[in-house]
Amino acid sequence: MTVRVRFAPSPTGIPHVGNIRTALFNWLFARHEGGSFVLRIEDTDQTRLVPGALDAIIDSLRWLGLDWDEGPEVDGPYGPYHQSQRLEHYRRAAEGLIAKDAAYRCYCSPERLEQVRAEQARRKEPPRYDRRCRNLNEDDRAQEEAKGTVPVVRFKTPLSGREEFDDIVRGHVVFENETLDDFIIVKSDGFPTYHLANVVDDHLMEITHVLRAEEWLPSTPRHLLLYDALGYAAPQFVHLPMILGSDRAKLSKRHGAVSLLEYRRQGYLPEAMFNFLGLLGWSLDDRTEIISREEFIRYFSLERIVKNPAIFDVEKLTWMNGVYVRALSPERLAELLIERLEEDLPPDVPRPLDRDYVLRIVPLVQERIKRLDEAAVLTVFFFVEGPLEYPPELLLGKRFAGKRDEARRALESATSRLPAVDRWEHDALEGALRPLAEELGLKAGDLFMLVRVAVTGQTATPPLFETMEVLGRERCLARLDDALHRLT
RNA sequence: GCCCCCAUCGUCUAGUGGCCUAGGACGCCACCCUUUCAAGGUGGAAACGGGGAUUCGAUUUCCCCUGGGGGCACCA
Repeated sequence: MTVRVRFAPSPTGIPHVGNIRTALFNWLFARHEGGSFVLRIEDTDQTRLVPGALDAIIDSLRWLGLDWDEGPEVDGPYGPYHQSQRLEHYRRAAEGLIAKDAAYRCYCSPERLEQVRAEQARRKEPPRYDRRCRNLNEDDRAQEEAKGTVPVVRFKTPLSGREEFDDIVRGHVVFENETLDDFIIVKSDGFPTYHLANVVDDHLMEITHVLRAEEWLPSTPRHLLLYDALGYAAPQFVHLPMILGSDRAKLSKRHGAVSLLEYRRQGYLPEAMFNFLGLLGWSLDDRTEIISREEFIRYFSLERIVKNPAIFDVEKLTWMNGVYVRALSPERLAELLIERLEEDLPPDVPRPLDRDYVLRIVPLVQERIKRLDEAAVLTVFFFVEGPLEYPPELLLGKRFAGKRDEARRALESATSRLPAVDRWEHDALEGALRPLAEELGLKAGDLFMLVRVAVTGQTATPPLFETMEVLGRERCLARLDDALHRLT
C-alpha cells in the first residue's frame, strides 16, 4: 500500500510555524516513502473564513518548497480538494448514519445548549450535551419540524465501551465512550463539522496516515466511532507534539511573530526555516544540526518523532539562518540583498541597485548578517551620496572624548596623506594609515576608528580598508573633509 | 470539574538497564585571533521533577505524586 498523507488547513487565518511544521512532517513522510502529499482545504466554517488566508497557506508551503501532489491548483483523482465543494459526500454520509440510527436530528437551540452548559459548570460537571433529542419520537420530531426549527445532526455515541488505538508516536491510547457526548456532525447551515468531513474525506481520498498536531488527540475517539459507523477502515494516527510559545502555551497571535510569512519578511531563508522546523520534534542523531532537504527526505522516519512539545526558539533559528547565509554563493546573496535593500534603503538612494556594486559589498557583509533585514543598517553608507548623518561626538568616541584638537589633528594628517595613495586599494590604504598612526603616537585602532566614523558614519562596519576601497577615493576624501569640518 | 498527552541543561535534543563522572547544538561566560563589528578557535557554567517498586545495577521498566500542555463549540 502506498502512503498517502494530507495537510488539511482551514483558511481561517495565516498559518503559523506549528501548522507548517505539521505540513513539513507530512511532506517529508510522503517524500521519504515515495507516497503522495495531498493538500486539502477545510473550509466548512463559512463564518470564519478569512480573506487571503488561502493565499497565505499556499504561499507558505511554496516558500518552503513543500509541493503537493494533489490539491488546489493541482488536479488529482480524488478531488475536489476544497471541502466546500464536497458537501454532497458529507450529506450522503450523514443521511446514511441517520438511516442506520447511528445519528439523529437535534432541535435544541444554541440558547438551550448554553444554558445546559452553564448549569453543568455550576455543578462542576463536564460540559456535555444532555442528549435530550436522542430519543425523540415521530411526533416530537414532526412538531419541531412544523415549528420550522432547523436541526443539526448529532452522532449517537455509544453509552458504554471504549475506543482504543495505537498511535505511532503515542503508543496505545484508550478513551471511555462514557466520557464522550453526542457531538454534532452536521451544522444547521447544512455544512459538516470537522469531525465528519475529515473522516469522510480521509476515507474517500484513501489517506493512509493522519499526521496532525496533538491537540487532535482527544477527538480521535470520535473519529474512530465515525469510521466504524460508516464502515470505513481507520488510517494510522500520528499525533505530533505541539509547538509552544516561549510561555509554554499554544501558539497564537499573542506570541508576536508566529506566522511563517512574518519570518520570511524578517529575512530568514526558506532553507534555514526548513532545517529548523524539521528539527522541532524530530532528530537524526545526537549531533547533526545542519541537514539538507535531500538528507531530510532520505532519513526522515516516524519512529524518531519525539513525544514532548517543543518551544520555538528564535535565537537558534537566527543562528541557523546565519549558517545558511554564509553558505550562500556571492551571486545568490547579491540577488537576495538587492531585492531586500531596494526595499529597506532610504528613499533617496536611486534604484535599481547596481548588481556589480552590490557584488563587491557582499564579501564584506556575508559573515556579518544573520538575517537579510540586517543588511540595510550595515551598508547604508555604501549607497548614500551626500554627506553622512551622524553626531560629531561619534568621531571622538571614547579615545578622543574631550580631546577634540587631538582628533582633528589626527584626522587632518590622515586626510592629507590619503590623496597621495596612488592605488585606492585596501592594502595600499592600510600601508598609508598604519605607519601614520605610529608617527602620530596613536594606537592604530584609534586612528582607524576615527577614519571609520568619518567615512561610514558608524562605529561598527566591515573592515575599514576594504570598505574604503569599495567606497572609492572620491567619496572617502569628501567624507573625510566633511568630518574635519565637524571638528572645527 | 472531567478526559487525554507529556516530563533529560534556560531552549532544541541524544540516550532505549551497566558504554553516563549523561553527549551534541543554540544561548550565556572567559580566553585566543583582531582596526570596529562579525565570523572562527579553545575552555567553562548549566539537566535526568519527587517518592516508591522491579533489578546485582536504573535517566532508561512499572506505580503514585507533582508539574506542564492539550481537549471538553452549530471552530478547525
